[in-house]
Amino acid sequence: MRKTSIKDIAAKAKVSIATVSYVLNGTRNVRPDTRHRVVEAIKELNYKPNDIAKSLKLNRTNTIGVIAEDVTVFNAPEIIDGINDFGDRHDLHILLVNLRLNKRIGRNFADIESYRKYAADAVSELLSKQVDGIIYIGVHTRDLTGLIDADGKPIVYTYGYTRDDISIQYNDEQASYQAMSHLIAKGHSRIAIISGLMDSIPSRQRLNGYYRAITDFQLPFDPLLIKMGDWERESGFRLTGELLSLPEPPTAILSMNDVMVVGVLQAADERGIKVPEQLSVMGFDNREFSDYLRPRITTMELPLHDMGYQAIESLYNVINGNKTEPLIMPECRLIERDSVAALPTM
Amino acid sequence: MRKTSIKDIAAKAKVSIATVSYVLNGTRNVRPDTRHRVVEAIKELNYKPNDIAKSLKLNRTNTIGVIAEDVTVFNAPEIIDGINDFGDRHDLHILLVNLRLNKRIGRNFADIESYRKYAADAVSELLSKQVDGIIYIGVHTRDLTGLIDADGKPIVYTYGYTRDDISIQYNDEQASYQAMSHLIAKGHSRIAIISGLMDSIPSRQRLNGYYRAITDFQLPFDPLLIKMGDWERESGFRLTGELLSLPEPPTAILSMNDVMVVGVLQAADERGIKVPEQLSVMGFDNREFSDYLRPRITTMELPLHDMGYQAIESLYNVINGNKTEPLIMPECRLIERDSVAALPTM
DNA sequence: CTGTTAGCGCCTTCAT
DNA sequence: ATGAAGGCGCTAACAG
Repeated sequence: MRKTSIKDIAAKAKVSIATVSYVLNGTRNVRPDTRHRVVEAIKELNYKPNDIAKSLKLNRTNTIGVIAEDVTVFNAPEIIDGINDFGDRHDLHILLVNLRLNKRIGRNFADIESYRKYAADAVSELLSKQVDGIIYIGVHTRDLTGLIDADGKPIVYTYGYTRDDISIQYNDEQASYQAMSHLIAKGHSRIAIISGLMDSIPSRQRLNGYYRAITDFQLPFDPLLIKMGDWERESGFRLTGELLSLPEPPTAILSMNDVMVVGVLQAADERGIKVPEQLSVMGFDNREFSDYLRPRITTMELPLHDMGYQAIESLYNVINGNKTEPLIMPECRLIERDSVAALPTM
Repeated sequence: MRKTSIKDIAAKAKVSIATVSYVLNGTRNVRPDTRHRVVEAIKELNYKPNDIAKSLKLNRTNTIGVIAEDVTVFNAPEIIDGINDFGDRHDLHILLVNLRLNKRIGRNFADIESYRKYAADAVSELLSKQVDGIIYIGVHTRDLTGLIDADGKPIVYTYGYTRDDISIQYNDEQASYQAMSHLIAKGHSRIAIISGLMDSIPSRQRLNGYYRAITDFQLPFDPLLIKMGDWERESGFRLTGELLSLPEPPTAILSMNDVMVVGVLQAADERGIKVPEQLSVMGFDNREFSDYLRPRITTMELPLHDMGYQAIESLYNVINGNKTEPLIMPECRLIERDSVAALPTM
């Protein structure tokens, strides 16, 4: 048997289908007793409105397409959680497309052509589904200009950006400045930094924060303390080796992610250098494992939830033509644990 | 201006809308030259079919509703990835609902009432959206009977089950049997096990695997070596303390998840007991951090991707009325790292 | 306050 | 091989 529709309700309640629609949406005043009859009929027949029909009519699906470059990457779930948070409050649904980039092309992000087709298919799929807007979640922050043609649909990027579209980022410079401030407050002045890949905006901005802190706090600047890593554990290991071999090694290392911290710890351990007693270490990301390593890692937590929340909030605003002031950029948060020690004042 | 529709194509190609539909779907033979005209028109107008209208007509959305109890829990992303894998191959789309249980109710899963409403809302939302079927991803495996009324829509559970519905699990007993076999092959015979919460099916089944291995390999059975944990790090720590205080302590510990291993390691470290030289340790889950701890943890990897894949595959089969033999239960895989040492043979 | 009706974009039966 | 037309379930003029 067919699913019960507005028509069945109308028949049962002895009203027109228009009236049913009115009580359903509250778009018109309806006499209490007729409303009652309708409500009863709805209950008895266990009626569920058909959003598909509604969407067709209204040309509006209340659905946001979310394209994740890879849901298994650590930033994705928490960003999606933020999207859901806002979505729940505003009756927005989420159509999720997972590009599965890690499994399909590995880390070869430089070659846009290798995944252009996946992205284009995703967009086309979402457009056919008539989503009201699109959110794109990158695996790491980079310029995505020209990857996607959203055909006029509102789109916002997070963990990525283009020249023309809205994108949500967090304040990288502030984050590394804050990390540095923490280290400096603990008495450190020879502070090394291990960066991520330098083609990445976050790496550069965090380096800016580092420079600014050095300047503001009038620390001696030593280029030997600046090391270019690649986000991977091995680079943390190798570069820490170099740092510790310096004639005058640093007393603290700021690593631009927690994964490289694993390498830092290992390098220190192999040289019999105790963390944090002889070497303080800070990371970025507040990955789950930061709390499991020994010592537990002091790190900067990323505002992933907020980024997701803001991404969909911005999208919602442009979809509805709301004029709103720009949202304030989310900031990282210092998570103090055990990998930073105060330097004895001399 | 209105979006271009099938009607515009028909006008431009000087055919009827029916013909356009035919070439779009290949449902009828169309003379090559008319087909050509249609295809050209589609290109020129950059036409994208409207799946909403199609769905309304066909009463089929090619969309699967996925209800995740919490996408930020470690099992969810990889399961979703498996769902996407199959979905991509069969043109199935994913409408994702995130119950956000961790943030909303914490770990209070025993009290179904506290989240029944969230689940009901999710289902109702998906039914209105006319999904063709539903997948429910739990946070941990338990009986969910009576939580959800899917109103006749096909539904399959993973990381959870009900009395009546399809559910996808992996082979827990086999997994712990295999883990035990590995330990035994390395020469261990006094092997302790730290379980998860005992209200959990996986805990019980893994214990079965433990017993079966003990029996099959004719190891002495010592109830003192069986400890009931609660999946959390602290219980791993505390119970390892108890185990190491035994008059005759175990030479190996099998922990039912990697998180408790963190506690195991810590307890051993505090007593100056070297892992794996003096104590071998194995975990479950192959969490990312298992590779970051020192020593790197040997563990059983969960077939999460396969579970997601099988979940949607089963769903797809019931939706399409395919008669198929039941899928074979996915199995865990041993990941050998550095936390297990061979016992010197005496 | 309530009913009638056109039409959203598409598929498909029926006719030619 | 192609076209005409009805209808999926719903909303919103418009009419009364």
